[in-house]
Amino acid sequence: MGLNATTGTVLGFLLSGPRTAWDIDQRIGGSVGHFWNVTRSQVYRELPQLAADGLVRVQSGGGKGERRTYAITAQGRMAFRRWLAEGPPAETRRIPILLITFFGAELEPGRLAEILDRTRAEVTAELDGYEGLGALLADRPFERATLEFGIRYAELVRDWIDEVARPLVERGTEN
Amino acid sequence: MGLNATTGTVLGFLLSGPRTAWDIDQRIGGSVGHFWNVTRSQVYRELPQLAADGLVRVQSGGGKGERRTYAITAQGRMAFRRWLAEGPPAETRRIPILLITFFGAELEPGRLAEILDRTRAEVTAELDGYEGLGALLADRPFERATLEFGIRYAELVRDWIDEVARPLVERGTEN
DNA sequence: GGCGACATGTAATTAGTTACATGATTAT
DNA sequence: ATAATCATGTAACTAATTACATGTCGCC
Repeated sequence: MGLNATTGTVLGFLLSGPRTAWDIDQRIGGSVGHFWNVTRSQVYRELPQLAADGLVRVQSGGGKGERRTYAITAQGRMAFRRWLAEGPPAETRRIPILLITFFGAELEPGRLAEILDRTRAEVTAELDGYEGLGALLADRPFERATLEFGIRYAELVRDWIDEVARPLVERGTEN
Repeated sequence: MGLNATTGTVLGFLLSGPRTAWDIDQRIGGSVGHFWNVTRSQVYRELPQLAADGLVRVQSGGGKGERRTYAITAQGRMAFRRWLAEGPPAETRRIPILLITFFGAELEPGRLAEILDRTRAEVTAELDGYEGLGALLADRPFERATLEFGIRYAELVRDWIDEVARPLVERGTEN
């Protein structure tokens, strides 16, 4: 009955009080979602499953088509802690821009330049989004630490594009 | 008939000549595998599918339980280029150590320290593995660029642990 | 001629995504 | 009251992982 990371995350968002699937999804999107992708469907689907396993219980709204609020159970709390203490699962990396770059020689330089520029724009937008967020997390040091990682990562991508990838393609584009 | 990134990658490794599934898997493991996780099973499974679609053909070993060599077709080459030019798919990030850190307040500090130290060890080992690899890729600038990213990323994780995450937990462990 | 490592392939299972079908609420 | 938005939930599908069943080859 070991949890996986996605299930563990959902459970973790019930620690601070009963919530609906929608609410959990929103909160994930604004926080861990930046580094642990979870879809809305997963949240909606895991919750009844967790209920069946007794880790969560429906606090209100059992009826058909009705808004359901879930609360974590004592057993759920234990399962969460057990999962967390296990340590991180093996990381599976999937960084699309590197895949494209890897095959860069097969692509017209102009197109690769466009793709890199687009990624750069996305990543600087992400950086802007993080702006000022650190202050809000002053009293949540662990969450703040993950934000710090996010900032450093976005900067890494930006700088790698500027210093490594883009210069590689400069020759062929000279626009 | 659009390819996905995993299929595109498999096809990309046939550009340089006919290969077996095993061979493709090995090559992926030593290169793009560092930033685009692909399992052996996927490679074995995609290949017959690609053959059915005419993007690849069995060059030798059609028989049951026999070693099959695949070659890319002209159509396959086109499909690959089309896929590559599309640009990167949406990125889905999954960084386990951040998930654990995010919930760090729920974990005994000593345990979190262990987990961070372990991750640090993994990432420095990764860094060691990259050592000297750059020289081998002198004539493959695009692959070299992805290696450079890998190095910077590993350094980022190491430094983030040293400068941000570990200090956060220092108080509680003082071992 | 048997043991271990290397290699091959498929099947079963689990996880994740996309598409769909409604419901409730709020502003006009 | 009605359109627009927000919210809910499920179903169908696709992708990815894990487990299994064999096979081949080199060597001792």
